[in-house]
Amino acid sequence: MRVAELAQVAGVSADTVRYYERVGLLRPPPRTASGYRAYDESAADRVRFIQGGQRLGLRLRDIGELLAVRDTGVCPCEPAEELLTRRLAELDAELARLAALRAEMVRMIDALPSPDCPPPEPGTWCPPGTDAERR
Amino acid sequence: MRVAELAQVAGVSADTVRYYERVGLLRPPPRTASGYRAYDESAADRVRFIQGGQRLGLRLRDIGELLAVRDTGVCPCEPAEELLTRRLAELDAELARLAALRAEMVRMIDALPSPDCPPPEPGTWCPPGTDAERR
DNA sequence: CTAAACCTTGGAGCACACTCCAAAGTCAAG
DNA sequence: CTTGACTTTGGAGTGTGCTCCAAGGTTTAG
Repeated sequence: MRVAELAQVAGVSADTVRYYERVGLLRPPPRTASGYRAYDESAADRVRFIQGGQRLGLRLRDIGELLAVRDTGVCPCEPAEELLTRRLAELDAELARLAALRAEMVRMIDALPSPDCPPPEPGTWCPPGTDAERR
Repeated sequence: MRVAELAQVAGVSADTVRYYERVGLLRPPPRTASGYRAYDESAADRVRFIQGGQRLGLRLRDIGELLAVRDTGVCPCEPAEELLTRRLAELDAELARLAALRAEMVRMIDALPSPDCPPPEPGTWCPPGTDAERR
């Protein structure tokens, strides 16, 4: 498998594959006589592992750590569990933040009279949250 | 008001104030004889407007457009309403995405045996969503 | 008068995950 | 043998919103 083929089966670009190698997520594959990268199936698996981690919102750095553990022959379940638990907490915080924001936004949109709102009085205005009580 | 003072009352850094000027969110203020920026109260209001927009997740570019409208003396309510409505849709999409992700993550964490999980079999593994059915 | 604390500028750097480039080499089809 | 599609490399650029820097000028307190 050459780089474009790996990229294709894994659903990323060839540039991305090379990028992953640069940052240490993929180990340098063997090369053909002419210097082309020659991947085997495990590389595709590895890229899919990376994609899976990304879908969960893990950063490449974290995924790299999981891969490093896996490369020692040990199951990365334990660090993965910790990462995922931490990420879940982040996710919950983010969900709460967005939900609060959404509520505020709905209030603001409702409060927007649209016709004949007052000319720019300095100090108070449409966007700021502190303005929601205008109207 | 000099730059640090404006920064202080508005809750940002002096660098940030200068940055806003650079990117066109704050108009260049008058200068003292020695070249120091001299702000009046309206600048603080403007920075607060920016902060308000940011809290809602608007990008500086969007906030700049609102400010540009406001600078013409017209109320930016109408463009604001459009922006906010669009942003609300984004927010809803993001909320849905995160909620789905959260559910998947909980399933994955539950499925993690932690003790004695199998050694790295290539092809299937902890992180990928496609692995949730392992075990 | 001096020292500290401010101010000025243009430009670089950060985080993140790519994405694109030019210049050169390689490979397969026709 | 030529053409076109691939490959290689290091390095630069993208977007977002800052943040920090050096080298110099200004202001203020003691």
